[in-house]
Amino acid sequence: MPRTAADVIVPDDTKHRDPACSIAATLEAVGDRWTLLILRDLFRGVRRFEALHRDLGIARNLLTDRLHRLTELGMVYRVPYQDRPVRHEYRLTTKGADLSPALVALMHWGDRWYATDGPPTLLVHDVCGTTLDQAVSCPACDELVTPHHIRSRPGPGRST
Amino acid sequence: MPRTAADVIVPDDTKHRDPACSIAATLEAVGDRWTLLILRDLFRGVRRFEALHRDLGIARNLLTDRLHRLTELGMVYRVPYQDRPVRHEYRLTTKGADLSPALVALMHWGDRWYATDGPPTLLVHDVCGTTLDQAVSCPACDELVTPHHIRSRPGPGRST
DNA sequence: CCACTCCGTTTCGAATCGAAACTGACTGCT
DNA sequence: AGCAGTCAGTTTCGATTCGAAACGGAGTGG
Repeated sequence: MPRTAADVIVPDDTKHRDPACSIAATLEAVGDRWTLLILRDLFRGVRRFEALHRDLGIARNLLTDRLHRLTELGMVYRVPYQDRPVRHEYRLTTKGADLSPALVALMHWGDRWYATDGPPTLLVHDVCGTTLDQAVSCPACDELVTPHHIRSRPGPGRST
Repeated sequence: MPRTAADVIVPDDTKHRDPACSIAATLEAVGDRWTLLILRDLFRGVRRFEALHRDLGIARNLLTDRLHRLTELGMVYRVPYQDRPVRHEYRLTTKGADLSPALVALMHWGDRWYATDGPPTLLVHDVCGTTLDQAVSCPACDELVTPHHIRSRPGPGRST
């Protein structure tokens, strides 16, 4: 049960999508209906426009738009893969690849609550093939932390 | 690779967002512009309609809608907090609370790429106050796994 | 009676989306 | 050369969804 600790200090403004929240900031960048699915595909190695279009069933104009946006945000970059008609494929930058923990977490949740016959996809360690875990942990107590034991505190990034 | 299969005969939905992917399943439930922010607030202890409306700046009709939806999905339940005009607050079920790792991951990404002055919010262990970590790990190798070392495999939940 | 709070619902113009058609550069076949 | 096919977009247009504000209704407090 979260206390009222963090809530009390919140100022009255906080209009839209307050920038003082990194979740909001992230969703601002990536929180639309398609972007995370595009990133998922890029992770899986689906990198070409036509392949993404076919795999996702996304409208082409939206795909164009989202890829441009991801490029501008520095999460994706274009690499030519043929000359004659210069064509590019889309690859993840570090910033883009850095979202993988979030994709993993979303996938785990779907597995747990919607995959009645077991997970449709397993994530495994490339070197040993073992199914991977993800956890929130406390470096001091050296133990796993469940949601109930998580509190939020204002951090250095100004919460005035 | 899905052919044109899906587009042809499907009566209901399932036109896109292939159900063989738990990320897609999760985003189906929670992947709109507001739902994750609402869940974030519920986590932080913001539980009443008016409080959510004020804090998020979301339109009231949408808030109504999202809360109904979350309730139907079993992620949120209503608890009366006063009688005369019976009024309810919204709380997370286990299913809802189970999304916290995803919120944590999204927040970490925002912290890393958008919080120039440091994280606006820190997540700490309630018992010791230490800032929490989140990681993908291999139980066999007993080590942390970076995105590059993650492979996906088809799992038991059918993937044609 | 009047003002005020909380939780919604209704309304309506604006923004966004999706499907399909169209463009355009190029390859490969005959 | 002529025709078909691929890939990556762009344009168009009807349908959906959103957001802001107005409205409703149950109750409190003065």
